[in-house]
Amino acid sequence: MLSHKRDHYCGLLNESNVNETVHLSGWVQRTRDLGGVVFVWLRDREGLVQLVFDQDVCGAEIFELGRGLRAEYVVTVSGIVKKRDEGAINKDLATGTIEVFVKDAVLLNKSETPPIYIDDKADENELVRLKYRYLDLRRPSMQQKLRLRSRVVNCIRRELDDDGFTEVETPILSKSTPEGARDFLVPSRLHPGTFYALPQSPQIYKQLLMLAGFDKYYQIARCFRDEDNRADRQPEFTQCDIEMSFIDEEDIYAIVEKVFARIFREIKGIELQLPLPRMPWIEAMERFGSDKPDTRFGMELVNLTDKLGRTGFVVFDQAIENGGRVEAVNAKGLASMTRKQIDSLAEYVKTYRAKGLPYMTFTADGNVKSSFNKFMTPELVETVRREMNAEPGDIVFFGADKKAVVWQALGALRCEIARRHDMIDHDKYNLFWVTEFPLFEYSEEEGRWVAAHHPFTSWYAEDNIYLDTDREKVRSRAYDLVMNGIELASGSIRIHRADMQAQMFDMIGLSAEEAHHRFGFLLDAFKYGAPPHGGLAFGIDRLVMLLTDSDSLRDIIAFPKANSANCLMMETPADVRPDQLEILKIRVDLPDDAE
RNA sequence: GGCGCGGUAGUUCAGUUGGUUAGAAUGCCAGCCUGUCACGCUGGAGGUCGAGGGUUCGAGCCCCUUCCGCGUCGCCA
Repeated sequence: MLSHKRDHYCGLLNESNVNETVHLSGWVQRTRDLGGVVFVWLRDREGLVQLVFDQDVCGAEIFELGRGLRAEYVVTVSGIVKKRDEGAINKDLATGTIEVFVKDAVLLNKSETPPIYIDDKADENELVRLKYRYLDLRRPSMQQKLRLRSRVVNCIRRELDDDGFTEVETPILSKSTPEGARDFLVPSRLHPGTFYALPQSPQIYKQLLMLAGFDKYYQIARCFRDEDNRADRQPEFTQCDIEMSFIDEEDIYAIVEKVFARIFREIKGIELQLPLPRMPWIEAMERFGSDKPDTRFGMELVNLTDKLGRTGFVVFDQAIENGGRVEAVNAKGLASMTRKQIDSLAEYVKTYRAKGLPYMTFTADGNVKSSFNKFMTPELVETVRREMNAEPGDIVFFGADKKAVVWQALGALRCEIARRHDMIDHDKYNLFWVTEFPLFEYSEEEGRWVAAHHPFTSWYAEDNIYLDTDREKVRSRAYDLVMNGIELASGSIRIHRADMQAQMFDMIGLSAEEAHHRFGFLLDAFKYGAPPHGGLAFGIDRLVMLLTDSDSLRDIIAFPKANSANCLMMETPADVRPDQLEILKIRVDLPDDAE
């Protein structure tokens, strides 16, 4: 009987195989039974090829087998490759100029009628796709995405290996850290009442590896964060984690740029222009209202606070009185926007805490209208026209509020307008560094300064003068790599001296006792000759998402979680047996309305 | 935790003002068919309208509660 071991892939057969006897194995994609002849598309990881079951060629028994084939049956066949007649060529099929006349076949396995059709054109609800993920993954697009992902990781490893890096694995069972995201906890059996935490990143381990003298470290590291998800956020994700000693920012930029250049060259055939551009954080915020600006289109923010002064328009005046500002973006050529479209944008910015969306329209016939006509003096119109470079056909949108709200709302608005009006060049890859992030952020809810990046981040010595007086101005030695409006990588030069680290903990209100409890080992380690060091981590999931033009991380992770961090296929998380909890000395105490 | 969209046949969806037995396409099953390629033709099966409660003579449709999916704000050092 025919073995299931094939000698060719279906999708790779071509005219050079004509008249060869080939042995194929795969899944039935579709059958067309014409009575006297049966055509079957056979699929494997490389694609489809048409099989022909002809009684004169294969005999009655195999012909009956062919007639009985259904979608997703697993078969192995041997047969002769034949060139198709001119009129029988299928231009839509990569193997469409040939077909395989089956001589022998074995049905290896049947399949129930699948709940989803294995085809890129199908658009099932994601609920069904995720429940039957193993079927969803059979789709050509999913196969291609996961294979591209594998090639990206391979690229990273080769580049870093070439540059003398050592890959070191760090623990998954780790320790809970203050600041930052919520931890996933793992109860300890041997030490009841205590917990491991899954790492949010290998941050501390890699710093200790620098202390240990490993010099150039990397790891393809799984990281965990117990926060709410998004299309581009999963509870577990993969980072390429990098750390180096006796270096400064320039060395980090250089190695990361080499890695990215290699990825773009090998995966996309694109030569990146190196070195990559850089933009200080404050410039990114002032021009684009975002620390990860999408620079594939313009519509930059313009600060009109001083230019406008008092207008009598209470929305503007009040913002300025409260220490805020008035800024605007010019949506070029979109003056013909309907009232409904404008209202929809106003709704959109409200989600970013903007209270409204004043606008001024410069109509094609030279008139000027606005949502605050009453206060529109000729001087005001002229100021806006000049500062915004407004021409007939443009519409200018305003934001008036505290700085942070204006930046966030208008920053999001310009992206949303660009999306809705198709202003984005999807062939562009705008990769650049954002540098000099603020070291601190004031947390309103906690009523204290917190580390904007993480509390191991170093800062520029010349900003020491602001530490006590004007903390917002202290620039950290942190940097992000940004592409097309998405943060791809994030890193910093670290603190490597125990006294500076203690000062940092003190400044963010972490008591000496608490710091010692949480990070005593790190402070101790710093006493034994920590080298100057720094590094960065970049999200492999997001990078692959961009490289494959996917809308969601779920498309480039084999077995992703749904929005509520659950797996629809395995139905995780799940309850456990009472005796498992007993061993851990854990009692579950759900509120009454649960269960 | 908030907001928005969605849940009707295996799948993708329609379902009018609350009114007869809930439809279409595709898929599935059976039959016919020797050049199809989304084959075609004929026939057939297939429904907890997400779940629970309420209003009503009558609910897929209205009201309340709840579950699930997607997006998003908060959150994510």
